[in-house]
Amino acid sequence: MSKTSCVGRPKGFDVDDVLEKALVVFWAKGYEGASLSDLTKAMGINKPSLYSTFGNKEGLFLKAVDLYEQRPCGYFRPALEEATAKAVITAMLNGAAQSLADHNNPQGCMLNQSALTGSDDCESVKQALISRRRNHQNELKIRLELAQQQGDLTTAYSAESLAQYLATIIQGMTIQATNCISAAELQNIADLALSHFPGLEQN
Amino acid sequence: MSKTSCVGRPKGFDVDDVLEKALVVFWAKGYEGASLSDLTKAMGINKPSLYSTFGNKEGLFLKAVDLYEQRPCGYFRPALEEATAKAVITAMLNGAAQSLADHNNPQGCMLNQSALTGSDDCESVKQALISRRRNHQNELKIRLELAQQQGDLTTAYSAESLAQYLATIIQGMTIQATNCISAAELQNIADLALSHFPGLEQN
DNA sequence: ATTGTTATGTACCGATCGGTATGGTATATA
DNA sequence: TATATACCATACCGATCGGTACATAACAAT
Repeated sequence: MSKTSCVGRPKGFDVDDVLEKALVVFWAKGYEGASLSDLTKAMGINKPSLYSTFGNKEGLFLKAVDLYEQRPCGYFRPALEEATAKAVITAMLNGAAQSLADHNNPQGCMLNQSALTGSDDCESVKQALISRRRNHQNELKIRLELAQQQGDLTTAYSAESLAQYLATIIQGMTIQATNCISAAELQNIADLALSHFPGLEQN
Repeated sequence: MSKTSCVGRPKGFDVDDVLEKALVVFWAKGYEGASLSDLTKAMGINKPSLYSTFGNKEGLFLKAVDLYEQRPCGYFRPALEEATAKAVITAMLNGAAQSLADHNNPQGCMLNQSALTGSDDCESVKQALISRRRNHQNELKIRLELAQQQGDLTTAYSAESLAQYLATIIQGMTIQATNCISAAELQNIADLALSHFPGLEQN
């Protein structure tokens, strides 16, 4: 639809471009904390353009979350493709530490912090983020199950438990990251977690 | 309780009572997500009563946080007074798991989730919560330093690192708790963390 | 009973919220 | 050039936001 718009006046802005600007605002202020005027100012467009392109505030937010999962949070999927359970978990923890310490981005993790609470109006957004978190955790579980089948991860604990445990640590790191801690501290947490991760303790 | 109010018309409500009602609203919806009408409805009072008693919304919130730290989050301080590092950490993790799984309360932890993001207006509240989290972590650090001096905690890691690591895990649990997971799952995370906690692995 | 003081209920304030109607403007097709 | 189509800017919508003015009601002191 956007690419084949050969009839009528063409858009005066690049859709991907302004979406990235919106992402930064939502990331920093959360879903409800980001107002329409915050968004349009950062995106450099007016409200009617925003609504005709993205539907409404919630639609814009969900598209921004899609983009977030591809870009800044991009350590997740490559980590899943590492060869062994240990390499997967290492890549996850180091990726989270580095990503969260990058001061070119807003602090913390968009999936975890942009709609943890809120008014009744944002219930659907809250649920959408919960669902994304669960999906990530489930993908991790599946990868760890595979590792157990391939013999490079202990079966003393269920893959589900281990995935949930790793997700918990990373989510805890995202809260720590909102406290203005240093990159070194974040990496230290990741190192501690890795060196004591259940099933990988033997080093 | 209202011992000094001997002049003028007496209050038609109990201050501690309505504060507890406000606490629940803030806990569930966050600082900005909780509107004045949400609050007054739950508290059963009108806005002028609220303002004359608590100053403004921020003042009410901060008093609610004070109450939160005494009541639902009350596992923290008793845990600090356990005899050994292992007992302290065990009490922390179990206390968090039980407290977060209690469905009589809103989901999650008020200190972590009620102002993680927000509009520019709530910057001071955000900072206040960051400061409370850091204080808790610091109290824990001091307790672990003592344990190191008393010889019941390894000095292979700094007390600061270990305190930060434990805080991270508990904060991660608070996010997990907003995902409607079961009490058993929460306890399982706590058990895993405890059985693999740096310096306590030997048992 | 009068007076002073404090609390309450109602009605209101300006500002901002998310969202839209409208009218002018720029482009492709014909 | 004529026309249809889509975008842009402005101004506006009802609702709600946090916060307050004001008149009245309930008490203590006198």
